Amino acid sequence: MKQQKFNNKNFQRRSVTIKDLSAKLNLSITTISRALNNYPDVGKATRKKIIKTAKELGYRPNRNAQRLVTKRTHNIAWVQSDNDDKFVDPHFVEVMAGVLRGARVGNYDIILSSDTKEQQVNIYDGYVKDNSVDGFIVDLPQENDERINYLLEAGKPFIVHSRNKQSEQYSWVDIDNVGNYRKLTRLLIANGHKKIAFINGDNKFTFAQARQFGVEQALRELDLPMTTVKTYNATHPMANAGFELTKIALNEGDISAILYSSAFMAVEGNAALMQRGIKIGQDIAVASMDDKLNYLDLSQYEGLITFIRSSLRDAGEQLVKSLIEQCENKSDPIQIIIPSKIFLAKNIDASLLDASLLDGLC
Amino acid sequence: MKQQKFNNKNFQRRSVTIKDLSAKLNLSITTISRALNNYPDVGKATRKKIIKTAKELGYRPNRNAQRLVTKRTHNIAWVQSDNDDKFVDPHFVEVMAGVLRGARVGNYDIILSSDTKEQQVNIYDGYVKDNSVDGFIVDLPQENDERINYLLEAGKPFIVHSRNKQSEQYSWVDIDNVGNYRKLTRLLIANGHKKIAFINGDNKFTFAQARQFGVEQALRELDLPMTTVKTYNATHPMANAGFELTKIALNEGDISAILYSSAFMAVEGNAALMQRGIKIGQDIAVASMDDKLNYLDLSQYEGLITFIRSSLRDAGEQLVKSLIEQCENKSDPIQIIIPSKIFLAKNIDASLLDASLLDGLC
DNA sequence: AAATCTTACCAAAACGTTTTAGTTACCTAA
DNA sequence: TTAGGTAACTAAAACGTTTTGGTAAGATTT
Repeated sequence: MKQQKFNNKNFQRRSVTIKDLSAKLNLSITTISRALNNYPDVGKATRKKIIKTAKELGYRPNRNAQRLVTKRTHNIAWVQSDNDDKFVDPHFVEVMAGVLRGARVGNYDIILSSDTKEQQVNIYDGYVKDNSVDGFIVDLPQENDERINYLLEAGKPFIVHSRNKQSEQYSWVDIDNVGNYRKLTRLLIANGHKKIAFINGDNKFTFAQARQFGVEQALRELDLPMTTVKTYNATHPMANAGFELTKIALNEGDISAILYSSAFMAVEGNAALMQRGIKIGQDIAVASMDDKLNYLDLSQYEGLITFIRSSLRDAGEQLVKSLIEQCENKSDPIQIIIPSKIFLAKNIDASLLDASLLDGLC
Repeated sequence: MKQQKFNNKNFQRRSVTIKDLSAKLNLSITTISRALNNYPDVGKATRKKIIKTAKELGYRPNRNAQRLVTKRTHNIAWVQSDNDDKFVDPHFVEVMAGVLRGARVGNYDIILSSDTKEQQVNIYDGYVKDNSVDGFIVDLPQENDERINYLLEAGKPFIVHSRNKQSEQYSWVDIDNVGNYRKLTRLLIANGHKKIAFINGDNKFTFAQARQFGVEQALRELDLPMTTVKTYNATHPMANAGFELTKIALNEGDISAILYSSAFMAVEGNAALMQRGIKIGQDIAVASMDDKLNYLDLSQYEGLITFIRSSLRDAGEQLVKSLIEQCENKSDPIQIIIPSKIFLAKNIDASLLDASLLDGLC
């Protein structure tokens, strides 16, 4: 064999192929392939020898050749919206961290891309038609979500983080938004609050709708008027929504408690409260859902805000795991609720707490 | 043509192939391919007809077949560390947003994955050997970075966000860390500060080393003792480093200014300052580099902290653009400095400011 | 001894493209 | 009229796998 001389700049080393192995071992390509893919019709010693030299030569099957013939890519697409700032939402990164871990474990790759307003479904359609991926992860669904509609119609495996009304038709991983906000509402009411502001997310997203529903359910159960809780929805391009909406809420009524939809909004809201000299845990009760997020320092709110937490990383990991399961075994839709845990604010008098409310739900 | 009935669950629609076009148009596969790839030896009318029916049938060339024969994947890999919390660093997401936009424009896909401590280079080697990608993006290099060493050795195109001592050998996109921290240091000193604390990042990363060097360079230029600035390095597993290091700095000396390495650390540090009743812009001067980051609300520091900002999204976009250029044209290494802009704190007396310092650098 | 089974291997087709090396028909120049 | 050129097309090979449908030889059963 002739030694080849490379100048570092432009050389591309030719990969070792199955033919190289075949030549070196004097075995057919078939046998090599079947040995490496654990077929039973390969002699024990032969298989051993093949695996050994494959490792020695650094053989890695060409994924594109494999994909071409097997029609399986071991790729999962995640298309993220580039329209607004959803993308740089720290919740997204937490989920993504879980997704990548799940993908590594399951030996899949994640193809991450961003869309534009003009071409959303086009990107999905492209991936389907050009055989780039086996399945999709869809985040932050809306009611009548065109991505979901497309994927159902196309018959491609996909899984949704969160869910909408069509949820029985597809796989999803979600939290119990309804239950958690029902619970937080009942908790605040059990503590004697009669006027509550609910600073919610953008109502176009189903998670915000579900939370709203949970709040209303609590009121219905307690036979309280819907006006007990007034909801303020962030509309998406609104920066610093927690701050702005808290200001509005404070102007509009004599509330004694605020329910937030995220820790970020709660922290932003605190700035509005401080401007009025209102102190959380002293002058007002605050509750929210949110995972513990890196780089959002909540130490100063420790024990002052009631939180229901749920691991976004776990959600991410479950998303891929279930999607892979679905891709490989063509299983029925898999639907998972990630458990949540409540962390009570210490400033809430325990005697006011209806403990029975806390059972079974979180 | 027979209508096919699908039950929504398990069907996978067969993709339209070039053969289908060939059959429908009574033209050879070759002609179809050459028409769609803009070869000149196709009749004008023929090409038009081909493009039309390709669109009608929704034909998308099978990427895996293309990749197999062309040996080009149009894929770029970004391997992110899953060891610590680098991953959920909001700076990362900003860069990623830019990367995805650049990839979309350049018609490339980003394969995002995470590694473990045990297998770093293995993942890169895998992608190289199994023909998954055309090139790599490497983030947060260290001195003598094994990923960089591997990729140089393997002769695969890659680009580094930030750079190390081998920087003339490869492509990178970076900011002028040395210049910016030299400038901030001179600015503080021009304002009469004689004892400065520098709360820097983890010194294993070259960006932190460069910033340290910039600070020292300023001191050398001004013939000041190195002890004028005392540096405190975050070591990575240290949570809330800005807070902890600020506390230590305050204990150790009578500083009148603090230089931070990120806005996050500055915000964390403010908690330590507040505990002592020290007010930024009144009792102490504070300066830092950082992009404006979503979900980090700096409104309360408006005008109180001097910032040098540089767009991380632009950096991300440049990373892919340059990498694609390199992949497609086998060009020499491309090296780009993203410009920075200074935002002076108003509490710094303009008369103390040596304006000549600001020229040319930012 | 013949028939059957089992073990260990393999040739060739297939996946869907791109690319090489043509061919054919028509046009132009001498 | 013929040689050369050009425009428009194409057959076949190649990329590197997996999979189908074998075969040959030895072991086992009848």
